[in-house]
Amino acid sequence: MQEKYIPAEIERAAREHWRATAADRAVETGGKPKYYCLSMFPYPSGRLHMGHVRNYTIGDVLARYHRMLGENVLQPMGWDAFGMPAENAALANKIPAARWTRQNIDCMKRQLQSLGLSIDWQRELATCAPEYYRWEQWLFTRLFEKGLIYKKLGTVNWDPVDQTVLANEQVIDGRGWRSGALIEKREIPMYYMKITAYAEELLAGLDTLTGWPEEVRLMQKNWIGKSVGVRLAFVLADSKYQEQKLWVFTTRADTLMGVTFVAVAAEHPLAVHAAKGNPELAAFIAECKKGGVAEADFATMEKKGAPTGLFAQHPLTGERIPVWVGNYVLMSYGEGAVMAVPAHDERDFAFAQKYGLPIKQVIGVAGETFSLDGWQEWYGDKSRAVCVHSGKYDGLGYTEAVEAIAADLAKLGLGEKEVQWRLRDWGISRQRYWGCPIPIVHCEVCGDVPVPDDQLPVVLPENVNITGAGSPLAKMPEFYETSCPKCGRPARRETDTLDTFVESSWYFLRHACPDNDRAMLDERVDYWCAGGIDQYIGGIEHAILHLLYARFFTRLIRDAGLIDLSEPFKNLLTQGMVVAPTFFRLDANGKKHWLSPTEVDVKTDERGRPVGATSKTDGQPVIVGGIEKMSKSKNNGIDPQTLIVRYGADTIRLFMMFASPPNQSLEWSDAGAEGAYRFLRRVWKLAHAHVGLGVTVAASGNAGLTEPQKVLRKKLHQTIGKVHDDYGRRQQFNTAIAAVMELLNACEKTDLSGAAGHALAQEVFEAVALMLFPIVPHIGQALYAELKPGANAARAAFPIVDATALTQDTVELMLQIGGKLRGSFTTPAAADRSAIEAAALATETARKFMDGKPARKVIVVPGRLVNIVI
RNA sequence: GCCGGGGUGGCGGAAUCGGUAGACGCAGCGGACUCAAAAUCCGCCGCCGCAAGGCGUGAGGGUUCGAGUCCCUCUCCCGGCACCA
Repeated sequence: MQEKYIPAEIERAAREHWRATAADRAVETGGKPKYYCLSMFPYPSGRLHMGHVRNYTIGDVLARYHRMLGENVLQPMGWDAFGMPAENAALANKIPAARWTRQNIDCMKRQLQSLGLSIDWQRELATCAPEYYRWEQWLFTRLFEKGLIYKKLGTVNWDPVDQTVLANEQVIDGRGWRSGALIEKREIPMYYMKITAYAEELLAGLDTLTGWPEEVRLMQKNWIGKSVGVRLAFVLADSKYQEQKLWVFTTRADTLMGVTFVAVAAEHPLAVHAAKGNPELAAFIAECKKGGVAEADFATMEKKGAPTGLFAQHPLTGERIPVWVGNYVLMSYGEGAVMAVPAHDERDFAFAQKYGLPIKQVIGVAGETFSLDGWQEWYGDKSRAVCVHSGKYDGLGYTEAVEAIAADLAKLGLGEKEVQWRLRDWGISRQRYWGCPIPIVHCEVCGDVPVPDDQLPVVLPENVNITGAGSPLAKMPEFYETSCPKCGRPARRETDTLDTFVESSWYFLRHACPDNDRAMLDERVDYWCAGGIDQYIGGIEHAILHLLYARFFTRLIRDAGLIDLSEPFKNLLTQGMVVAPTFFRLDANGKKHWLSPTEVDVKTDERGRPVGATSKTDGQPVIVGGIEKMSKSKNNGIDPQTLIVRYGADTIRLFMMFASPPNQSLEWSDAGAEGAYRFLRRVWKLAHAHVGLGVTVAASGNAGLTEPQKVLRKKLHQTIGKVHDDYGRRQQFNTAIAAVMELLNACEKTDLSGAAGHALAQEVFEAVALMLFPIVPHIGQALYAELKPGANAARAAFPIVDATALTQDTVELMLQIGGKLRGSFTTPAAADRSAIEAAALATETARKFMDGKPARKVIVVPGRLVNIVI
């Protein structure tokens, strides 16, 4: 055995061994339970970043651990290859999006392979390949024919200078990122997927996802947002609109008697109509069109409104109620109109005070007095409220009032109870080039005609001219000029592409059969995806959109008859971000210039506290910024490749798994990586010393061991149990590593001379190599082969706990007096409560602190502590 | 603004079911080895205090024999908000 740990050599050898033995190939074989372990596939943005390394290492640890449990593991990898950055790169560097993407894939694939991930590369897929997206187009045409995809107007960000649609990300402070022009809203026809048809099922399904983090289920539940309320109508009073009804939805029908105005969205037909011949209103509506479509901006902007000059009748009292346009009313939620009850809704309260609209109290809480001086929490509290100033409804609580008012509205034909969803249908059209073409042909006679199967795929041309203004496909007659599949007349091909979320909504199924050119999915999907993907791993930022769309698509594909599965992901692990400190300098204009953490020396005081930083280049001070997500813009990314070259893949994998649990954010630290490297060198050194004495057969019991050796063997089997639990149930790897470190510390302090001791050392080292193998597979492979010549860690079983090693004669209990820790004492492990209590009272510590006073109460927690209350 | 999560030594974190706060590691300090350095090894290391002891898990309050953990109020930070992926 080499004395020195040389990662470059052992990593190359280990990977060559795995390649030669096809260790990572997944085959559909019976007899073993299957384990499909999937990490969210990357967007090929250029090079691997630390977030990728973390994600794929977590996945690999789980995949390798489950293989050691005897499961049939599939771990595939693919590329989420359509998206905006390729278009931006094409524009900036004059390189075709396709070529840029493929180069990035080649580079990142090599980097992934250098990490030693046990991926079955034969199942690789890229979403930009026609072999992949043809099946997406095929499914699109089925869904279109079923009516699950339909066309309607949608609102987008419009850049009036570049004459193009912008993504929310491309709108910065209300302006286009390239042109700097003020962005406005524009309505264009788009295709939508009817996700709302599955709202009830997507909500109910969350209850079955017991392998998901509770917060993700809760976020999805709130996103879907089921609310039961009342849909009701205000009849327009104006003669021009005679008998026309203005519908609203409310969850607070109990406050209906307090309505003092109704507000509609700027895009509401009534607002648009009323603006004709009303220049002030038209100007206000035009103002509402300014700015982008992002919901966060919408929710934080100043609430403004304008009267339409129209009035409507209160459905129960017949009172004249003014109709306003409000910039805070969403056209896409509910009816695009809301009833306003200023006394009992905080937003309406502020709005009414701003515009001098009446405020009418209709619910009250015992002991509280209503005043117009300012909003109070209880005004909107439906749990304690009863109706007041509400005529026949006075005295009713929330539920009774809603029931009574809904019943009265129903009698008048002016309302009914209704379920409302926050979830909206999914707009999937994008006016972009680098995406999956929408397989529709527009015929003047036949309308929107789906492309027939035998004409699929509609291939995306790769030789295009990207200008940044408008969609390139719409300028390519050779792409859009076609004939109608139905009638044969000249027709125009759809030039929009699909939202890239569509590709990522079903790739996990296709990994089971990426090579099938005759069908979207086949029986291999039934095998690998039975009961769902066993483990899915990815960033918490995908908690809602990607995971909800994937759940939706799985049901669409199920209902198309292709699979028998509703929930795609049985277990979900959401990983935190990788963060690093930031450093910058201000130039004369106050602009920040970011320095990479690698270009900076951090100065500390004599106790190691950071006190400042200087540049390595010029020695001058730099400003220390916050700790933020690694990004290009803050120049605080650390390139994993440099570290792999310096320390080897195992060190990076170990550091990433050790620095924090998977679901928390992880701060990069050079010193931490150095520490991980030191640990691996130490493991190697200790194993080398043991092998130097000659390998033997590992101990299998306590026979012949000294007392300290028995203690070590107990520690070994406790550690095996702990590591099992951490890899399996807890999925928390930092504590598993810490446990192995503790074991090695104990091992070094124990005298292992003698034949029995040497056999125990053999048992410890074999177990350590296997326990670490999922995290640091290269060194694990090498060590195990040295310890057990001819053995292969990649095919080995995970160590099992020997219960006989765990028995103990005595236990140490903590002694508390009045809840404060005062000492400890030892009792036989078999002692009962009264014996423990007596032993506790007999201790010197107890006598000293009780000072002759009697014990009022003694609390005994066996195995833990005794608390004497005086 | 709305939804979700988080705050523990100088730092990353541990404490899994309400029961020893700070495991494990990093940084730092002291020592051994060395001509010297690196590497390695040994020891110390929450704060205040000579000590006894006291204090201590973002802030304030509560429940409990006992709270980092449960409840209430507040605060700061992070993720998402439907066209970034």
